[in-house]
Amino acid sequence: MPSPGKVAAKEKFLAFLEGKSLRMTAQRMAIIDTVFNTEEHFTAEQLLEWARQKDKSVSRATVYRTLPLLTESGLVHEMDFGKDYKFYDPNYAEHPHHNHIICNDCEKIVEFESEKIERLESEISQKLGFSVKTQRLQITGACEQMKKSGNCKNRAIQCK
Amino acid sequence: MPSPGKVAAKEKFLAFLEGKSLRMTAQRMAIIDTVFNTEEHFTAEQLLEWARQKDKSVSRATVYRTLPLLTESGLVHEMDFGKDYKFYDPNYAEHPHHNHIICNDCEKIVEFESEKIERLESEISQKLGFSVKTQRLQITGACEQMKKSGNCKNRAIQCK
DNA sequence: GTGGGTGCAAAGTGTTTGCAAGTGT
DNA sequence: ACACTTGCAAACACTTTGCACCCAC
Repeated sequence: MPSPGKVAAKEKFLAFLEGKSLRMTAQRMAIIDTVFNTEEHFTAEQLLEWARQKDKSVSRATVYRTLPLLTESGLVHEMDFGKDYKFYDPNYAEHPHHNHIICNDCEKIVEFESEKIERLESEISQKLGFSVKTQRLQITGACEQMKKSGNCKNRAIQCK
Repeated sequence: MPSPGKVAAKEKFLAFLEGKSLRMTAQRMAIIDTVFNTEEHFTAEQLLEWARQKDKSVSRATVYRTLPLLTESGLVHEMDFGKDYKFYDPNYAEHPHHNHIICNDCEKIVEFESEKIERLESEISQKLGFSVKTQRLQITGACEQMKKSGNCKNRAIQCK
């Protein structure tokens, strides 16, 4: 049961495809349905696995060819935490200003928003003559709660 | 002519090797000399090239086997900006609290320090239940000045 | 002498791509 | 029909590793 935001995001993406005169195929639909039906962050490999549950004919190549379309549309956010693979965030359209912390042990990704940090980043970048494109706050260490419970209640806490 | 800080860093690294009962070889010395004689950030490939100017027998494998020792010692900092390759920062011992911003166009890396951001990061991480070991903020963007002049005068500006 | 170190080339890993066959519009 | 899409497998780029030889201690 996708949230209203997800349904809207999916619609936007279909419009994006249409605008580029790209076709709707069974494989693409399986991938898109998957992406806009989850709140979770995922990797290319996970997306492949999930999409294949909907349509066994989905190939790894198609997943990799569809991901750039998703990020180009602005509805999915690509994240690189210095691991071997990239993560993708399907919540970007709904919360475009959030940051991420990834736990080195369990690889859980926690979202948070901080106006202060964002303001400071912009300020400093401007002083340095940069226009910011991406930012990554990387925390290494352990998430106590996740270690104990396997789940973090503070997920997506707001830190203004 | 290495700065006093670099000379000290090299000494520390030699002590680090000694402490682990690791040997000093001509190849390692060439690599170490290179690393602690530059202020610049570099990639594995660049380090190989530079080290080979000192000792032609240095192989790519040895560079890749030495880099983990350098980062493990805490004297060199590994950075991943989402490019295909990693960057290494030899200035970490002298300025352990700095962040980086990299230009997507020219790949120049600028260092900056910000107590405020660091404080906010600690605060937020704690709220999220993380026990922080290290934290780093990595920003990518476009550098207007570098685009125009090929050089950024604001390099290493202080932003308290 | 011996255990760590080295170069080489092959293997790994996540991602991209050439190609021939398939398919939405 | 035509151009876009697909799956497959080979190609890629960076990094790691197995192995036989080498050398610092």
